[in-house]
Amino acid sequence: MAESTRERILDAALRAYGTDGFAATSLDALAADLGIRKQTILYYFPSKHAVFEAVVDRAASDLVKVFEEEAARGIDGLDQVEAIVKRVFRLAVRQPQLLGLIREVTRPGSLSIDRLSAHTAPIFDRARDFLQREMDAGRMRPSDPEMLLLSLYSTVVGVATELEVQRAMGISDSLRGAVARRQELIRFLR
Amino acid sequence: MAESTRERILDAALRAYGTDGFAATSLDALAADLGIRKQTILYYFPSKHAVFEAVVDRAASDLVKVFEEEAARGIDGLDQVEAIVKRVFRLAVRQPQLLGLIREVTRPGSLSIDRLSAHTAPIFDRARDFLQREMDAGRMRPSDPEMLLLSLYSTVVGVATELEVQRAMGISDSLRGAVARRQELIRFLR
DNA sequence: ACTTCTCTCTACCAATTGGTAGAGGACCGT
DNA sequence: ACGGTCCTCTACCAATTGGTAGAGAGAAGT
Repeated sequence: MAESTRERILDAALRAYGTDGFAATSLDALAADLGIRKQTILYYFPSKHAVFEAVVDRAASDLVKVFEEEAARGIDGLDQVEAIVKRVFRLAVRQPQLLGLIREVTRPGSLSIDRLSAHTAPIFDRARDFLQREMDAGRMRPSDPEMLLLSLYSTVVGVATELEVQRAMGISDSLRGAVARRQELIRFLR
Repeated sequence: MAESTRERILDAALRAYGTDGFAATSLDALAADLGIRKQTILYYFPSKHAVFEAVVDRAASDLVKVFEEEAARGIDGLDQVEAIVKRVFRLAVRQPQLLGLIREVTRPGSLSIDRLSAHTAPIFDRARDFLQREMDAGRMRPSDPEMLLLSLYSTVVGVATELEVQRAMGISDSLRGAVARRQELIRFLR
C-alpha cells in the first residue's frame, strides 16, 4: 500500500476544505471522492470536526517545517527572510488549497483558529525576535516587527485569493503576478 | 415600519454569510435570527442561493457607489486614489462582514464570482485606465496598473482577515495596524 | 359586503446530514 | 484450527436541510 487510508483521507479533506470549505463538504462527498464509505472515515476520526482539526494540524506542521528547515541552514540577515518568503510562495502556488484552508480557519466564526495559532505561535515569536534584532543592528529598515509580519502574512495569503479574482477580471498571466508580488515584497524589506 | 422585511433579511444574511459562510448558514438559522419563519424568507427570495446573490448584488452596489461618489468629486491625481483608499478602508473596518462576503465569493469553488465581477468590472477598467494615464503623465511611479490594482485589492481584503489573526496571535491594538497598513499603502503609491 | 393583493404563518415533504451498531473478511500469532 | 486485532463494510437512525402547498390575517379598492 503506497499511502495509508488515513493519509489519503487527510489529502482529500485538505483539497475539499481548502476549496469548498468545511461546512460545504459532507462526509459522504469526501468518502465518495475516495471511493470508500463515510463509516471508514469515522473509523479513523471520531467526528467530522476531528477530520478538520487533523487537517489543520498537518497543514500547520508542514508550514512550520518550512521555517524550521530554513532557519536551520543558518543564513543570516535579509537573505534568510528572502529564502523563507520564496519557499512559502512556492508552497502557496503549488498548493493553493493549503492557503484556502488557512482562509477557512481564520474566518471570524471559526473554532479552530486557536489550534492553528498554537502551532504557529512559536514560529511567530521567533520571527518577531529575529526581525527586531535585524532592525536593531541596522540591517533592516526599522518598523514595528509585528505589523511587518502581519503584512507579510496577508501578502502571501492574498496571492492565493488573487488567483480567482484575476481569472474573473480577465487577467491572464497569473503566475507572473505572484512573482511580481514576491519581488515587490522583498524589495520593500530592503 | 422603519425597514422593510426584505432589507432586514439582506442585512442579516450579509452578517451571517460574511462571518460563518454561505453553506454554514441555514435558512432556519437566518430566520430565527430575525424572529420570523424561513417560509417568509422564501416568499421574498425563490431559493437560498437567490438570497446569497441578492446580498452579493447589494454589497457590490455599495462598493461601486463609493467609487462613483469619489470619482464624481473630480479630485485628480494621487489625491483621488488616496481618498478612495481611505473610504474603502473605513468601510472595511466598520463592516468587516462585507469583506468576509467578498472572501466567500472569491473562494475557488464559488459560483457567484462572475456575478460580483459583473458589477465591479466597469470600475476595474476605469481604475486601470486612470492609473495608466497618471503613470504616463509621470504623476505616479510607473508599473503594471493591473498588478497594482490587485495589490491594492489584496491589501484591503488582507486587513479584514488580519483582525482575526491578530486576535489569535495576541496582538492587541488592531485598529492601529489597519491605519498603519493604509499609510504604508499610500506611501508606496507615491 | 366582496374581492383582491400583500404578507406571514402552519403543516408537511423528500433528501441529506453526522453519527451509531454491529457484521464480516483478512491477516496475525498461537 | 482458533481467538484476536485491524479494517471496511451494510443497515439504520434522529435531526436538519431547502423547498412546496396552502391557510389565514390584514389592508385596500370597488
